[in-house]
Amino acid sequence: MEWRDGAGLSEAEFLAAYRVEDYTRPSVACDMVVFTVVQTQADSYRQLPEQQLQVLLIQRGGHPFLGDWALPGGFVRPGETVGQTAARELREETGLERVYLEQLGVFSDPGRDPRAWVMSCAHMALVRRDRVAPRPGADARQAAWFSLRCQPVEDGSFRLELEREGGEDRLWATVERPAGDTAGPEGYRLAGSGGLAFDHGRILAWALRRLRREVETSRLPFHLLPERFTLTQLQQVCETMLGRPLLKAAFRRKIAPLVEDIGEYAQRAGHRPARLYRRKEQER
Amino acid sequence: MEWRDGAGLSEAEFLAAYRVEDYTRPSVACDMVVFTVVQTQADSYRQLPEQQLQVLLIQRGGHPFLGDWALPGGFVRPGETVGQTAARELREETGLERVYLEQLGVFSDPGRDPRAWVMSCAHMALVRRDRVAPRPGADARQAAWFSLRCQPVEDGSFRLELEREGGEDRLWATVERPAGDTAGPEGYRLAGSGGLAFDHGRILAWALRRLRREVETSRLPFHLLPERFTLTQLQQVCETMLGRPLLKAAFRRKIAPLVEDIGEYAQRAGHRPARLYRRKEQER
DNA sequence: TAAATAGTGTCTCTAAGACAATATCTC
DNA sequence: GAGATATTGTCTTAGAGACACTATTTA
Repeated sequence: MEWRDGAGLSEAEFLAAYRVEDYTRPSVACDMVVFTVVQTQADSYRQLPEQQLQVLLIQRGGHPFLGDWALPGGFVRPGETVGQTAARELREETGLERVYLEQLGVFSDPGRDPRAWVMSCAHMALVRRDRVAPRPGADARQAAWFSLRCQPVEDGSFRLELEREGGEDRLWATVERPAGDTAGPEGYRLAGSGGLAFDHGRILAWALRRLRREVETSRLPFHLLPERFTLTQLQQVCETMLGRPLLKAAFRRKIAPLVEDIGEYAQRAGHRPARLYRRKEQER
Repeated sequence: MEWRDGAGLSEAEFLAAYRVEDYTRPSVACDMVVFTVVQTQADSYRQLPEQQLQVLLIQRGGHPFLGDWALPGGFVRPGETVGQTAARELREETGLERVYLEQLGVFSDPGRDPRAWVMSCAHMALVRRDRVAPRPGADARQAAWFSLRCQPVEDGSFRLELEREGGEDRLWATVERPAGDTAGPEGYRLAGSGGLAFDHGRILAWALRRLRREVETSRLPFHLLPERFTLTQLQQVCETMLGRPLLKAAFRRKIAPLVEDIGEYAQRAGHRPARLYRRKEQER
C-alpha cells in the first residue's frame, strides 16, 4: 500500500500536481572574488620584490552602473550547483580549471540590483597570476586586476582601496560592522563606495575578511604558489594575504609540518640560494 | 548629457526594457538549524544535571519525504533578505524574536528537492530552550526536539545520530568530507541518511561543524544561557556544544575577560553556592 | 560529618615573539 | 669584501594542560 498525504495523494500524484510557477522566485547569480598575489618590480635584481594582493574586476559596459567596475559573475543555470556556476564563470573569465573555490555566502538585499530581484551567492577563488591572461576583449568587457588594500578607520569601520594596475583607476568602499554579534556575510554594512558597482564593495570586504581568517588555519597560500617554492616565497604570500609582516623564525616553525624539502635550491639569486620545498600531502 | 550603453539606451530606458522573466529562476528557501542546550534529569538534586545538544525538526505531513523529519524553513519572499526570511520563519515556528542567527551558506544540488529547482540558504539559530514551546499543533505539523550526537567513523566520515526526546524516533545521517581542500557548505557529501528529509543531514553536519568552530572563538554560548549564570553553567554549555569536556581552571582563565561578576550567589544548591556572572559588554 | 560543587594555586609543556648569530651566494 | 638573503639558535613570554588543594554549602 502506498503512503498518502493529507489530501489523499500518492507521492507520484503529488509531484505531478506540484506547480513551482505559483511562487515568485528571485534570480540567483554567482559573483566571484578572484584573488591573486603579484610581485611588483624590485629596485635591484638582488632584492626581493614587494608583493600585492589583487582582485579581478570587470568594467560594466551596460546599465546599471555603466562604466563602474564589478566582480565577475553570472546567473546560476538549471542543473548546476552554485559551485559549478562559479567554476564555469571562472573558466569563462580566466580560462582556468580546477582552481581553489570557496562559497562565501548570500547577499540578498532586495534593492541591491535595480533591475530586478537578484540575490548573489558570492564565491572566492585563488589563482596564480602567471596562469591567467585576463581577456580584455572577451565579450566586449574590459577586465583588469586591481590591488586591494584595507585600512581601519577611527570609528570601527574599514576603508577598502583599489587601484588598477598602472594607476589609471582608483576605487574605494567603506564598510562597517554594526555592534552586536552579527555574523555571516550580511554582517557588514556598506556605508559608501566609489567606482564599484552594486554592493560589490560589501562582498569584497567580506571576502577579504574570510581570506585573512583562513590563512592562519588552512592551506590557502599554496594555491597562489608554483609547485616548488622557497619558504620566503610562502611567507611573503601569507604576509600579503594578511596585510602585515610575520616573524621569520616563528613562521618557519609553524609551517614546517605542511611542507617538504625536495633537496634542490633556487638558482641565480644574488645571494645565498634558498632551499626549494613542495606542499606535503596531508593525512587528515 | 546622459550616459548611454552599447545599445544607445539611457539607464531609465534600459531598466524599463529589462525583463527578468526571460531567465529561468530557482526557488530559494531558508532552512533553519535551531540549536538549543537542555538539561537532562539528574540522579539527585545535589548533582549537576547532564546536558544535551538538541535541534528542532518538523515531521513532514506531505510529499515528498512524507513522515520523515525536516529542518524548519520556508521560501524567501520578495522584499526580504535571506536573513529576514530566517528570522520570520523562526518567529513563526517558535514565537521568538531577536535570537542569534547566522547564515551558513547555500545548498544547491539540482536534485535535492524532487518537486522542483529549490536551493536552500541554510541558517543556524541559538535559542534558550526555556523560552520555546514548540507548537506541535501549529499548521498541522508536528515539531519536536531531537538530541544530536556526532561520531567519527573509521574511514574519515562522520555519523550523526538524532533521538527524539522520549526516545520514540531515531534518525541518522552519514557524511563524508572528500579529500583535498574542499571548503564551504558544499564541502561535505551526504553518504546516506535515515528518517531525515531532503539533504538535511548534510546541512546538519555543516551546521554542527560551524557551531563547534565558533564556540572557541566567539561569544555564541551566551545566547543559550539566561542573563545571569554561573561559570559552571557556561562551561557546561560550551562542553555540550563541543561534545567534549574542558578543564575547569583553563576554561575560567580563558573566559574571564568576557564575563563580569555581579556579586550575587546561586541559591539553594546542595553544596557551596556559585557566584553569578553576566556577559560583559565588549568594546570591539 | 559526608557529599557534592566552587574556586584557586601551581607546575609543566608548548608555541609564539623577539632578536641575534652564522651561512652562502653574486658582483 | 660588500651586500643581500637563508637558515638556525635561544631567550623570553603567554597561555593551555593537568592536577591538587582549599572553601562552602545542605542533608
